[in-house]
Amino acid sequence: MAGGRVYPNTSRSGASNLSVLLHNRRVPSSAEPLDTLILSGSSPSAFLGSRSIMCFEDVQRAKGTQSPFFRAFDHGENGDDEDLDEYFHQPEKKRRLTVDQVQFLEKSFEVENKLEPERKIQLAKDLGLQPRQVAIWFQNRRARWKTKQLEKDYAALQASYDSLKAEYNNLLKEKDKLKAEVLQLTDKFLLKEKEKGNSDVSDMDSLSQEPQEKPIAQESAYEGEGSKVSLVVCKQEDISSAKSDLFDSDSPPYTDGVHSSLLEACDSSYVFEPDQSDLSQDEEDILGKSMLHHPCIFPKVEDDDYPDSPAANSCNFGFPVEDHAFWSWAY
DNA sequence: TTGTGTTTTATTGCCTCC
DNA sequence: GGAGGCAATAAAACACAA
Repeated sequence: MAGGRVYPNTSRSGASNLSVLLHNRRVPSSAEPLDTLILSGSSPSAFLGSRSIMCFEDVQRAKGTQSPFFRAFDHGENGDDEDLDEYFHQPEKKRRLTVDQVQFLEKSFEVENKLEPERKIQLAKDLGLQPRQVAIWFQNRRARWKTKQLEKDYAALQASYDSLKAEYNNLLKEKDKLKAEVLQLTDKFLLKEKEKGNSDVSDMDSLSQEPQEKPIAQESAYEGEGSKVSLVVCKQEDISSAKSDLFDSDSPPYTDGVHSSLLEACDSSYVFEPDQSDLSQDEEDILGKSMLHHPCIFPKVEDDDYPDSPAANSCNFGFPVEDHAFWSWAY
């Protein structure tokens, strides 16, 4: 026995044996309200109608008053004193509490799920149970409550997860939509550039010797089908002006929800978080570092000779770096 | 009636607190 | 070190389908 704890039920008193006896003498449960049972001082007739155990005093009183139950038991039904002895010497059995007792305990549990010694004694007295039984009931009840609580918490977490997942999926869809749109615009831009290039060939020949004006973009070349579009690197101030040109016009080109995201992304106070789930660990590392140093959504590229440097690629909205051509086009 | 799954009551061993 | 709480578990009681 752990900690030298004494378990009353393991060495029963005579009163407990009587309890067993009464429990085993089963009769249909009484439907009397619990208040009647308790307020009447746990009258013998009340608990005799149950499967519950009884206080020793109750039993004594019951015997003394020769209640119908004891009269039957002593002289009738099962016959003689041998039967009585048999009952007294039966091994301990579990007894279920009556509905009323359980209801009372439940109400008490609702008030306070912990049991102070005084309350335990009082409850035991009221219900005609042993204090330990009351303690055990509360212990088991707490365990059940905990299990239920865990189930509730789990359900809440599940719901929360489902909702987040749905939101995530929506964001993914929106991302794809935006990506497709960027690609479309890029194609448009490249076509335009190509047409422009063809018509300018003759002009270029004639002007080839003249110094060019400061280019909008250092490099903007279309190398034909299937080839990679070279990165267009813009200086930040150029892009900023492009932004204002593009979005500050009287009639904004994009007013729908999709493009408003772009507008939001252009707000310097808005830090766009790319979908890192699509990135490899290396990419994440690079991204993480660059985002740390360049929280701005635009790459702070000072050296145009290193377009593929982490800094140059850091703020690509999670899109391929080619997509930056869009900004050049927009400008 | 019986087999089986679930619920309830009770025990055990360990742990914490005073 | 004793009292009490908790987790794990046993076992009786109960519910219910076949």
